[in-house]
Amino acid sequence: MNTSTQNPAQNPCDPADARTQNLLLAALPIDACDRLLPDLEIVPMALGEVIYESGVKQKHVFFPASGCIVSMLYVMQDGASAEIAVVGEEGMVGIALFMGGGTTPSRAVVQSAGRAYRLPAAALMREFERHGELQLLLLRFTQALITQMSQTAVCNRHHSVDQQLARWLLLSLDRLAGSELNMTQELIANMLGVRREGVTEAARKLQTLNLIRYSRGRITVLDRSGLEARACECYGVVKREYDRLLPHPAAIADRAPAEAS
Amino acid sequence: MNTSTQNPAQNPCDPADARTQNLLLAALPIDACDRLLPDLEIVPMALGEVIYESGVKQKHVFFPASGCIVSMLYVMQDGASAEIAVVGEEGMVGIALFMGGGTTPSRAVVQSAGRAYRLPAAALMREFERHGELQLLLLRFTQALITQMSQTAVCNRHHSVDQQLARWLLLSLDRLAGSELNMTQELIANMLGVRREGVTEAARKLQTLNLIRYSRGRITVLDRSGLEARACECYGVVKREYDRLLPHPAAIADRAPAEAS
DNA sequence: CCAGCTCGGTGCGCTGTCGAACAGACTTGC
DNA sequence: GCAAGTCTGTTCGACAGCGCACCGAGCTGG
Repeated sequence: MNTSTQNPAQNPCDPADARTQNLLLAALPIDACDRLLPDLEIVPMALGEVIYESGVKQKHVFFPASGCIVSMLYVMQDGASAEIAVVGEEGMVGIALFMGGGTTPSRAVVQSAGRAYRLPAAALMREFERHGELQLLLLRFTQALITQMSQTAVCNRHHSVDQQLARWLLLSLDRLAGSELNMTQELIANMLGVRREGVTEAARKLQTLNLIRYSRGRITVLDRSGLEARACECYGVVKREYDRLLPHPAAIADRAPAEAS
Repeated sequence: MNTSTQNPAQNPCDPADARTQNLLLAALPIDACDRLLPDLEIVPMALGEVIYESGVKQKHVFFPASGCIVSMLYVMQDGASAEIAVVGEEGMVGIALFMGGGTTPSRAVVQSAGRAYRLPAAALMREFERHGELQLLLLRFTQALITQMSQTAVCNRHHSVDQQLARWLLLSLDRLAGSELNMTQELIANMLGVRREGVTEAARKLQTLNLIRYSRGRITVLDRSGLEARACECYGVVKREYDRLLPHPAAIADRAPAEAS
């Protein structure tokens, strides 16, 4: 949890923090970011909150701040669900807006509470249609997202619950500060589209291997590389594509102090 | 401009036929299409041919002509594979080009032989960066593709081989003229990422229900709506999104005669 | 017309996941 | 401190899909 208040970048009330809290916004040239800032609004993202409903037109897009994760999942007629992708500080929720469809058949749910920078659809489109850096960034992000979806499909087909849990933990971990996740096995089961017992069993194995510690909705990752070794290749494929396609936190770290001064 | 013989759509040598053989090209405004035509080239697409290899930069993009289907699939380290999406006359193969990544971790393979309109990467980008109708069409197509991938992930998670086979046959059928598919069970098994025996078993069931007829690499669909009834909701979700997002063949049928005159 | 190959059909034991039921552990609110 | 609720751990039978082995049917080329 990011609860420090000394650091100005952590102030929860200033939209200008967007420059450091979301990697897409942070990677924008200063003028583009300035054009968006007046319309950016910080909103809290509560665990379980439904950001988009299937087939419903979106009035806003969301840039999750560090530590906030949004899950895109499809809910079937019988109520069963399956996660399609997750989005954290590296991306944006609401790509259907600029892709042209306006809606998707999937639902977006907050999977890890935090904050997000909310932008009205019209403001996003205005900037997108300048065909500048924002468009390039968003398209690259979309391609990364496509890779994640593809790999989810592959993983669902071929890999065991054990492997998928490891992959999922790692994907979540990459989007969080620290090594602790706040989520029940029930929730994870819903995301993976498997039974809760299956997650219990898989988590138990990881625990006996001393890779994680689990207790009532709180997971602590003890051995990250051990977890990577147990995950299927899917995690690596997605990770490498994200690294290749998206701006790195390091690049932002270089920039942020210069702007803050 | 359209130097048509009696039946322009059937002439295999005239790139101008692109206006009727691929729905994306057909939906372009005349000026945009004219700009692309000089660079368009008709190429044969042989069954099994690998159009893109994982991680390899693309020199061309392909607009499949009616009856040609290209499969995007991921091949795992152990050789097992899983299909991520299929593309036919309604789309284009090579979206990574304009999305900005240039490559994808997946492979593109011809799943149903035919022809395609091949366009050099540079020519596509030139037109894409005019930010006109081509860009809009390609982004909408990409969103449709995203839906297909998402639904593949869901289907892989929750549905039986029976249901997936039905979905897959319908998706293929939508991209072919007529009701006959040329593909062995082995091939289908590779696409779905299941055992050949699993496909045999599922196909046998469909055959005893008089929905399809199967014989040595040739499938005839006898009862399309019966097949739809046996498929999972995934097919319907994808179909509706494609109908919603992409230009309809009917719209092209309205246009083509006007241009031919 | 036969040899060789491809493609499809079938049986069998194994494993992973499911569905359901239930017990124990921890947390929270009163 | 206790009751109620939430979360995790475990068990058991059912079953879909897997891997393997094998056969037969149909095409194809010499």
